[in-house]
Amino acid sequence: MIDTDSGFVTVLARRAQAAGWHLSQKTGPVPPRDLVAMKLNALLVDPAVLGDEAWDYLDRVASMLPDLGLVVCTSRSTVAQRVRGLRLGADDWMTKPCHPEEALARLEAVSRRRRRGRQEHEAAPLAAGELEIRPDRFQAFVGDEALDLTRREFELLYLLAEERGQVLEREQIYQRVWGYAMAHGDRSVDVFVRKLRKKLESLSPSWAYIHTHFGIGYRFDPEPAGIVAEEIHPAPEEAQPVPQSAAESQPETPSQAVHNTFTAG
Amino acid sequence: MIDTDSGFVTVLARRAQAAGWHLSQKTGPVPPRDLVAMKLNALLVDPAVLGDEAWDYLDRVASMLPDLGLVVCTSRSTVAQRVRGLRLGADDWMTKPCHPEEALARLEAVSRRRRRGRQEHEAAPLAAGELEIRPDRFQAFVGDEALDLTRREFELLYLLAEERGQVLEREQIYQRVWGYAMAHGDRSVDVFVRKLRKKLESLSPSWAYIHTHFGIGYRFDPEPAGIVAEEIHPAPEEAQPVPQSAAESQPETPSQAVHNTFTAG
DNA sequence: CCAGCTGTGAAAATCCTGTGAACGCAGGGA
DNA sequence: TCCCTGCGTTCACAGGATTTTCACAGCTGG
Repeated sequence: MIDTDSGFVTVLARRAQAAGWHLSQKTGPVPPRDLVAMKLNALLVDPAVLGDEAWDYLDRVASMLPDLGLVVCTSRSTVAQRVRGLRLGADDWMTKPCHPEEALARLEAVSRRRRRGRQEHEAAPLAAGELEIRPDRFQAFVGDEALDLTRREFELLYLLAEERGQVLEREQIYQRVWGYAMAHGDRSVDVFVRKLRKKLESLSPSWAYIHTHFGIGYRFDPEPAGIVAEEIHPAPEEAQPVPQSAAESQPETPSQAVHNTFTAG
Repeated sequence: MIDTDSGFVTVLARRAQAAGWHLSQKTGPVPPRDLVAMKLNALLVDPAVLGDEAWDYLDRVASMLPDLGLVVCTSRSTVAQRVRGLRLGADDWMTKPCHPEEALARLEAVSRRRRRGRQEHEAAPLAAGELEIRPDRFQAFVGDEALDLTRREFELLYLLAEERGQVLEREQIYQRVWGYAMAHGDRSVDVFVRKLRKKLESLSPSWAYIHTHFGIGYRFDPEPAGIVAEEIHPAPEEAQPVPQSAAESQPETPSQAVHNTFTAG
């Protein structure tokens, strides 16, 4: 909540606490970057506090945190202002004085909507190739061995697996896993895909799971990798002093060739 | 929209149409079952129309269609009523008289959220001739073989196919695919059309898809190519060591002749 | 027959992804 | 409190893939 109207703030805070909410009060604009870290459900803001940059601020918040419930609360406003705010990305616009109970109800409605698209499906284990993805453990298994995924890794894998067969754009992936808009030039998705591939490969080397779509993003689709990793004649110039065990070798298989399977099978 | 206030309804309908919305007007409660079939983005309802069962109706609609944006619009209401409605599942609550522009903005805000969690754009596959264009894969297929399009190629093809039958000017095409104005003398569109034609030809040789309109631009319209590819004397300099089976001939048909079909004046 | 357009092939420029490593931060333990 | 470890983020680089640009040849329309 970003507001300086102490009366309103106090009353609302009391009610919110009574309702079991966690409410954080600010008296000035909070950088969107910090809002991300706060993992809010909704934000109530009085643009009067923001000064000249109110519109700009609303715009930035709405575009950086598309999943945040954004409610504006002004003392007075014109239709044009309200329309502009709502078009900009605000989810609701209230006019003071407003009953705190209604404010809470509107905040609730706004966050409810936010949540709706998401939940419902959690807890559904997914099977893909040799892989079993279990949301109840935040882990993926091959047989009974865990991939030892971190939280982000798991969430990325789960998202991709949920949309199996579909090509997901980086922005979309980032938005849905990280929860806020991807900054231009961010490579996090790529890095995590690499980590996933590495772990997948170590436990399920004969399958290709994550496919790159150049200029777009990634697609999850388990495919027996034998097709590509077939017997290519060993590169002659490569001296291989220690022919390692069959299980761990294939140093010549160009990993790129495996990954860049653009042709959706 | 469920309302009987003809003035409000009329004005709103006009504005909605101007904004390109599809608006359906009802004057009485519509069974939630039917609402499902209508595949609405949002529902605007005046509980006065619903009579005694207003609350019950709102409750049923909200619980049966969790993804529907539900906006209530009353002539007068108490805080308690608004709170109750919002808690019940309504996404917004407006009070008449309200500016139609604001009503639209609120409806828009409500549906916007709904859409966020799901696919940003409609993943409607297009079919054209032997071709199937699938936005979910950013790819086009003939049978089960992919054309192996790059992103730009795909977007160009998709745009043309969306506007099937229409002649699109180069500037227009560039603007919509590249996202910014075309520099004078830029030939990118031509080059990409060539790439598309080449890939289309390789997988679907007996169809002509993209037609040139001299001095204007291009038109997408799948046509069996036999019409134009009539018996032109085989190019003499082309040695044809293996005269292929009768079924598959027309190998030397100058592709250019096929493309420049100025059918539309 | 001319001026202007379009098709073509290839070179040049740009962009994208895989990859390894460094950096910063937070939590746990000593 | 300080150090260690695990994790997520950022960086720079290399190798490719893709896009843009060019020059030229073949059409088009008047």
